[in-house]
Amino acid sequence: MAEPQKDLVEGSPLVLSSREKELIRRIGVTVSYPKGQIIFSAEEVADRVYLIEKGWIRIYRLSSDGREVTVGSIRNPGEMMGLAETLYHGKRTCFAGAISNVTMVVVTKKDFLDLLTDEHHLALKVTQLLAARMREAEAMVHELVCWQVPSRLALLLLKISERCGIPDEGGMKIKLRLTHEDIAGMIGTTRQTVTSLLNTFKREKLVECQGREIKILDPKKLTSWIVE
Amino acid sequence: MAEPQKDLVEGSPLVLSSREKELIRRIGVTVSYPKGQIIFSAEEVADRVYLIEKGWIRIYRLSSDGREVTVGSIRNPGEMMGLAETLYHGKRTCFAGAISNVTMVVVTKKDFLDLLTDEHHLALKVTQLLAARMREAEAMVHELVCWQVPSRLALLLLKISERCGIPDEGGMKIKLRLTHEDIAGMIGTTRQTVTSLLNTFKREKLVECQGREIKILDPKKLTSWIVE
DNA sequence: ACCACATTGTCGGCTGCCTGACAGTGTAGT
DNA sequence: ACTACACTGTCAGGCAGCCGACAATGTGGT
Repeated sequence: MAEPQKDLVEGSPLVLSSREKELIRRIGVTVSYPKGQIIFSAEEVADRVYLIEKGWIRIYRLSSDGREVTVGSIRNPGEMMGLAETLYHGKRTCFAGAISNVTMVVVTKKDFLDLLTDEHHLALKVTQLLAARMREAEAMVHELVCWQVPSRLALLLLKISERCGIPDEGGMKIKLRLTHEDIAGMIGTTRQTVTSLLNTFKREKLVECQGREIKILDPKKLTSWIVE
Repeated sequence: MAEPQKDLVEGSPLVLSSREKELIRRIGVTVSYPKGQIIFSAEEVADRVYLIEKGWIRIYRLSSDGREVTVGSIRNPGEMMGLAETLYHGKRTCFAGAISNVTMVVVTKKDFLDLLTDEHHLALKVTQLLAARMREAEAMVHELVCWQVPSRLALLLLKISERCGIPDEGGMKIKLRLTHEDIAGMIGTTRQTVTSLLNTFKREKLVECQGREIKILDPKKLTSWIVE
């Protein structure tokens, strides 16, 4: 906690180079979906991968009582999605839903595998990408096991602001328009707990909410809420 | 629950072919470690990957209060280990400790990357391997969020018996000699809870313990303890 | 065979967070 | 502009599982 927060957000970006993206665009088809659209569902055959050009997508599972649990993170523009399921088992285990309007390149499994065979460099990059996500998933497991809810919420806010926040007077603005229920599903808690905790953060002037947009005012103090 | 338990244990095997293992042996060095040995530690430079020939290894993180949290699973003979950290960031985030005496092939990062470049097939296999583990990690997150402790323990026992149990009169014997504390660290609970829950399972004749070995007597009934 | 230490068994008290419930407020659609 | 519905705010009650403590038992090392 005292030491620099270097590894606070583990395994973050690792983006594709523009050349790599171009390779994918060349063999794929560009499509657009409106906000709210479900891109793929659990149990479907995983026969394609996606490169997100614009917008954000949430990867989640459905629990038996209908709760949506965000097991991966939110996928940002420039990231790929649907990799693990397509490369490994062939069937989706997650849902992917568009948080905003999105534009993405769709590539069939076959074409993608062919591309990987031709372009070693890209293949290595994809492997690294999975490795980065692997670390992130392991960190998530650790946090769920060892941390209390307030710490997990604080870290989530910091992560999101780092990855998709835009600077705004006095802080970083998060324009994803997530509901408290969405947030609860990302950190393994309930809607009510998120509501009251966010209000605590507001009272302490760590964050500010207007409508469904959250602005991080004091990331440093927010970090101090992270206790193991 | 009613449907066949096909996907109960997600993302499991996916082993290397003997030809693939041979490729790795050819560029690596075979070494042995005694039970209890730490193979690598967090913060170390991740400049090598391992192929386990014999024995079991546990991948875990250390929480600030000293608890060991098993974030990956246990790595079995035939599996590779240290991949994600070596391929991605370059620094270990986990510890790897030998649960039993182990024999493994050690390969330097450079040699391994060269091999991947020469052997496309192996590169793809490694990618698939990471993809499989990715799924497993996501399943773990889901379980931690949605399931109670008894369900998580039941699933763990089933998983372990499936992966490293050996058939024995009346059930599958697990020879890993895990302590209740070890088990607690794998499912995110405390030692005491594991103790009392295991005793409940014993009383119901689902499992049997002799010394530190656990025998799964009734996997079917154990499955029925898994409730969402 | 012995001893020191690690592991298991058990229990009572405590608490963080979930559950359910309901009122107030925002927001999208017609 | 109005309506229906989705989201936020708040609170009381309950409980799963954590924490600490201690005794009993097992186990590895010499």
